[in-house]
Amino acid sequence: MTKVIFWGTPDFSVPTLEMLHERKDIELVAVISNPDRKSGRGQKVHSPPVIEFCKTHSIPFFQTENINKDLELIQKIKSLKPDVSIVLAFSQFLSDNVLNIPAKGSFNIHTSILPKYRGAAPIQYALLNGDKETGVSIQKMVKKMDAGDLCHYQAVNIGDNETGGQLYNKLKNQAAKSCSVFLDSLISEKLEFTKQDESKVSFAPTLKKDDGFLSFENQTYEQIRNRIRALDPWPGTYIFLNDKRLKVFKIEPSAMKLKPGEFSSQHQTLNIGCLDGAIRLSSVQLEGKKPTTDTDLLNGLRGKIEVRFNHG
RNA sequence: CGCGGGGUGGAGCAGUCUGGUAGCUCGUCGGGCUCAUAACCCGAAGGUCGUAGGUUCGAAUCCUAUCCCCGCAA
Repeated sequence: MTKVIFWGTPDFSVPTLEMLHERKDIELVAVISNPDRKSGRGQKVHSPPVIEFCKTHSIPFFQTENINKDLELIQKIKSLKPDVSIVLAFSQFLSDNVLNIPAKGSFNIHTSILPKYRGAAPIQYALLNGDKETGVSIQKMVKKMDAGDLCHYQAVNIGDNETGGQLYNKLKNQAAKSCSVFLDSLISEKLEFTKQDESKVSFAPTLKKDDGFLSFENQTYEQIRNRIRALDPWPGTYIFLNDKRLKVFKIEPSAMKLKPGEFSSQHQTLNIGCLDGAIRLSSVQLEGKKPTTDTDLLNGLRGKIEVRFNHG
């Protein structure tokens, strides 16, 4: 039996946790996650999805605001004498003295082909850049973020119209599969490590809400299309219309001739010029309303239309 | 008690403050036009105004309760 500690928080971590739970040669000695937090409409307190899974499957778990300062929990982990830590979307950095507790080391599952896209949003960055493939990497963690030696990777194809949400789900399941293959190698002592090529490092920093604010005058159709699908469903892309937030879900090429940044609502459609043509915002959602087509939206607005391409 | 918007013919909305039997832009169906053509003209069908109760001669509109949808935030 290999004693494993699993670190994770969101739903993304759950399939991998489930895989660990089901493997008979693995003993999940503890799962560690973030504390319960208020979230959602109504601000009710919710447990992280990983914790929900632990509760329904009677898996021992701990929640902490900051593992590096939680000396009590660190002692507890040490007493469990784990063989391996597996970290997937935990959202806290681990200091050396936490990383070094497990006898065989701490490993992180990262959703890009490292050294490309180190950081918090590798899935979205692959789409933002129009990449045709990405993947899952597993690295032996070091103090420097996502810079450890690689011991497993699996490429994953990216569809031309794939959204951030779709790729997220695909990689969520692939992470569990890859982790299982990785564990086979680890348990049979066949792991091989490769150093990352530091000359090829790139970063995928955490996305902010503002990253979803669309600009048109300095972007090509393809760049805008990639941004919309990359940030779908989170954080989502938007412009302002009548001083309200207008989410943009789908675009298509517009036959109208517009200068970059120029707006037109003729022919019952929303059209904006970009660097290499014009874009129709065909599927949108006004703040407080349901998603609709641009035509339906304009029908209801009764001609009162004012767009804003900058933050007020 | 986190903040806020909304539920009206198939769609998106107006009307609600200042009660008096329902309107706009589309869509659908029928007809017309045929160099106004990403169109135009004429006509038609289609609504228990989220639900329940109350006030009133009369409620989409006022009062009470309740269900549902959505944006922010986290």
